[in-house]
Amino acid sequence: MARTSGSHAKITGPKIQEAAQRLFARYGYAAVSMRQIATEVGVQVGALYNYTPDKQTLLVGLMTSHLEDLLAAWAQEGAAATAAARLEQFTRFHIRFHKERPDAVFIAYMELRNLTPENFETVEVLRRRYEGALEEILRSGVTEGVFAIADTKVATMGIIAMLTGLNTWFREDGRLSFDEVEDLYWGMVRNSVGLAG
Amino acid sequence: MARTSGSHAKITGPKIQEAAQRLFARYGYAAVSMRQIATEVGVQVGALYNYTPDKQTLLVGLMTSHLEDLLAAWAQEGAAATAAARLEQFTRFHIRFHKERPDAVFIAYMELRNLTPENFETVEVLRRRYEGALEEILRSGVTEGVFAIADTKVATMGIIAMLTGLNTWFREDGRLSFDEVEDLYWGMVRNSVGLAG
DNA sequence: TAGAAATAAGAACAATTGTTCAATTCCTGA
DNA sequence: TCAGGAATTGAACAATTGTTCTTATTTCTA
Repeated sequence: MARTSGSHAKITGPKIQEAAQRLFARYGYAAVSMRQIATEVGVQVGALYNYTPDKQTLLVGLMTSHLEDLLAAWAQEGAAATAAARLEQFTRFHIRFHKERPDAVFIAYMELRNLTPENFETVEVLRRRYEGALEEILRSGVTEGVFAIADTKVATMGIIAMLTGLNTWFREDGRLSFDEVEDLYWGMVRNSVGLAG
Repeated sequence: MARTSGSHAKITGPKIQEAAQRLFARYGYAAVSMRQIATEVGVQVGALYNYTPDKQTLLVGLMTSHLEDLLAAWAQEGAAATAAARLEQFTRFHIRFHKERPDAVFIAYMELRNLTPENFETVEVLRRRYEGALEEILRSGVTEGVFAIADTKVATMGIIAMLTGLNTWFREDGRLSFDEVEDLYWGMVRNSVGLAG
């Protein structure tokens, strides 16, 4: 029977994912060798292959689990009553969730080109599902007559790009606190859908 | 004396840059070998080193020339009279310029981590200069009293991220024409700074 | 047209790549 | 306590990496 406690596997497995995530984000998937990952974990190269069939699977695993975490976390937020409230909820949720996982976010956006077509499609389905959540909010706001949006699909892409872009420049020791920036971004999103302050 | 015409160098040099740009954008800097570039150009590996001291210089050259082109092209646009007009001008300029150079844009954003610290700083100076152009517009609009912006630096980053994000999803054969999308993006930018339609 | 410079070819270098595999160590359930 | 499977090691594989260098070919200038 498989060992269920005291085994190093319970420790090594997650350690490999964490090391791969950190290294892929810092240097890029193609630039990181399996030996670098092994060294980071404190293990020899061969041992990695008890946990992943190959390097590509390691990458796609990081991406899908990130996106699944994202969808699960959003699903757990109870839907607010009005479209305006849901948009604020989505904005703040998105910013906070992404801020906590810069490496995973970076990989999920930057390493798409290193995926096989099938793996790419798997990841894209998850991403589109998340985008769909925002678009649904925008559409309901238009229906309610509170949002002035010419095209909800385009607005979805614009808003998500704006929000995710925060990760590229925000620094904890910068001029503004994260809470201040969060408020500023919500203000921009609110404006962009024509919502009165 | 150096040959000034009839030389293959006049052809090979640009060809190397084009091949590198195309391949780096598609597969990533680290994933592309000098031999792949040479093959694309129709030349042997060794010949590349008559045009670049190393692979890294090839990369940083693509980035800086892209950003210098961007700054030069923006400088050539005559400044419109009002802040609102200049913001529209910037928005449409940015979208069009970036749409024409997807590979260069992709590289300039994705391969920053593969730069040495000095090269990184060189590139960042250029990028900040471009961001400064937008921020100046936003500040003058606040001064004129026509923009409602809480923080011009944050708004600058938000707007640029939104606009640049267009490159990740727009397809020529999609639901909307480029001109339509351009108008939609200008509408979102106009809203986001609190400008009346 | 000769000489010089520019350009290219093609082999060579040591280092590193992802992956495999037999041997070994370790731990657990009985 | 011991058998057996899980986990790991460490060496090995062929392929590929960026770069250098010598040699050969082109092409311009004088």
